[in-house]
Amino acid sequence: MSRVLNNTAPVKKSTRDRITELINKYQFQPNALARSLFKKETGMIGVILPDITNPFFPEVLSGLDQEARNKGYTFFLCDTVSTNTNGDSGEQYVRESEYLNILVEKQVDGIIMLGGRINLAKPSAELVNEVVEVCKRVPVLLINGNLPGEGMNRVYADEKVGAELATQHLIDLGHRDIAFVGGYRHMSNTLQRIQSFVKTMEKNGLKVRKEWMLDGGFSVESGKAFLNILLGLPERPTAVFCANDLVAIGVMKAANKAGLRVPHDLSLVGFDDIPYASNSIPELTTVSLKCYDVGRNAADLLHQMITKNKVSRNTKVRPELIVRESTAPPGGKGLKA
Amino acid sequence: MSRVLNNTAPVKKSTRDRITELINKYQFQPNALARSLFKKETGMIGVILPDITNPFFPEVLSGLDQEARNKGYTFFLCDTVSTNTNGDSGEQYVRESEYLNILVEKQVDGIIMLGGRINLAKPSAELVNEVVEVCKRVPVLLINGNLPGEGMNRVYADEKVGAELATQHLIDLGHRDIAFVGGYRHMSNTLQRIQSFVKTMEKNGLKVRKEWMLDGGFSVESGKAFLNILLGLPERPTAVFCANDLVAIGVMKAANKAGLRVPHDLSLVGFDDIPYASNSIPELTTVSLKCYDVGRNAADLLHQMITKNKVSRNTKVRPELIVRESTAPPGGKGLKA
DNA sequence: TTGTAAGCGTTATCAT
DNA sequence: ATGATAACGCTTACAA
Repeated sequence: MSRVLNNTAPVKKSTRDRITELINKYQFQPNALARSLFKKETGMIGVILPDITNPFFPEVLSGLDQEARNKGYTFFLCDTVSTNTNGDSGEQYVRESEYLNILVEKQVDGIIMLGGRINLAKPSAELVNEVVEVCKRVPVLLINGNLPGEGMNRVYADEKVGAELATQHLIDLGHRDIAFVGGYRHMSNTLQRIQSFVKTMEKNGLKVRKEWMLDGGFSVESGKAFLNILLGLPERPTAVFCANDLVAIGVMKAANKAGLRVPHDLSLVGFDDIPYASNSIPELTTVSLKCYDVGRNAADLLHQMITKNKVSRNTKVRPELIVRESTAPPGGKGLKA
Repeated sequence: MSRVLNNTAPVKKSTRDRITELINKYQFQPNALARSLFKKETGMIGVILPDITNPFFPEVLSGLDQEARNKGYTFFLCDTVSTNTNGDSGEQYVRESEYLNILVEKQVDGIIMLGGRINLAKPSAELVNEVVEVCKRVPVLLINGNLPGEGMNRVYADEKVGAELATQHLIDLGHRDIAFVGGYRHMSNTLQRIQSFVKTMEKNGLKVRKEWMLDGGFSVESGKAFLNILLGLPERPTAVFCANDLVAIGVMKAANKAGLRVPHDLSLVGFDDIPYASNSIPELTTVSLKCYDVGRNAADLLHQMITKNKVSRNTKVRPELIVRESTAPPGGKGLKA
């Protein structure tokens, strides 16, 4: 019967018909567990991510799914937080560890990791080692992150280019007093954005001011807080580069509340290009990390890793500046007192 | 060895130690496939939904996950569109069918469906029957939807109460000229909202105008289009009740572009209370469908269905009006010409 | 062309 | 307390 279902051997037409009839009669459905047990392949991929509620992730999931679906893969969604706690309780990492285990026990064909420990500037040896061990058993792909030790397969957006694009855009508009707010200094992606921001400023002969460099969150709420801090300063920027779009929204809301108009009084650029960015009023100028493309690439590469078992080069995707309505030349009263 | 791993029988301490040592030495990890094959339970739940990119769904997923995680379940994410096509190609339903099959083959312990066919006002017999068949093999739970034939287990937000809350809020504010825009007339949730809207209007002695009842989309883009249609009418409403938050955002953007101020010139209420709603400027008054609660309830109920195999009553959760900044008494120039 | 049996990695049962 | 074995449902190899 296996033979007629899978066309794996020649069968006489008469028996084939007899079998198919029985299949229909009993509504037979094969047991994928048993098949996988024998075949040692499950068609399942595990995706470990920090928070499905953050609109960034559904976007890359969508790309992943789009590309992997027709290759016959199904996804385990492994959300490591889901309780809407922001901040950095180590709890997130133990969840990652749990899921790592569960996924290999479930014999997934591959694992994709986003966020969490792979964005840490200095992950503990244990955190790293755990992943290294898993890598020996099943293909692991890191999206927009990395782990020390080189061996990792990854697909990522070029943070530095992205931050440069954003910064240069502001400078080209005529801004000289630019703040950078958001993110966490203990995370590598934030660090890269900051470094690239600083470098671009200096390349243009501009000074970065320490008091205008604020970190401590990726959320709307933190964005509000950042702007309020800025407002309390004796000297204020005319533009703000936000570590991500959520923070930019927060800044925009706080600015609005303070009677400032964007972009007339204050220019804003975000990062990520989540759907929010084009839905806000005014629409947010931002850097697209091409999440969807990243997702598709990741699915493709992981598939290669699974089938060909070879480490075809890491993929880097180039971000793109999306100019919308939140940036303009300085000229309003700005944030100046 | 199974015995020491699962504490399923008494073992002498000496041998237990010997075994544990070997386990560590060889980094042994049990094969969940084999276990599931024997035990006839996989700890896997399939979630079929239309589009993970729609912020509504991550919210309920989050609730699901939160509740089901500690019960040991893992989720298959089955996105039936993921190509950002809106509109109603039947393709979505064939994807649902595919996933339904895949999930039973993979021997999931339960299936949760959201959106898609279970929101159809008149689903085809085939669409219905397919689900009925699956129900015979594995517990199926419908979230915010239904299928004709009564037997279905479901958890849902009370659409009618929600729409009544929104409508009455507008009326209490003093609005008499209220439009309803968004959704699809061929979908049952839209129909319920419309019916409840009409009923509430009539209960208050208000007339609903046919030209102010616009449907044909749940997206931001469609929201813009709806407002533009309204603007072209000889007589215009002072308030708009939108079928969901995305549409409300679209209306808000189009209003803004047309020089109208919300809520001064036009009051707006949304539906769903997705994160967008509290991030827009002005923040959106809306009806919270309590997605997160719905998700948690669903996980709980499904777990009962799986273990106790009993059909504990369907759960209905009561929506809540969230008054924010997009509604005010009529008084500006309104949409009046 | 088709029937039979071994094996995939577990767990439960039955002896020892 | 532990070792051996059947069974879960499938696929493949080998015989017939």
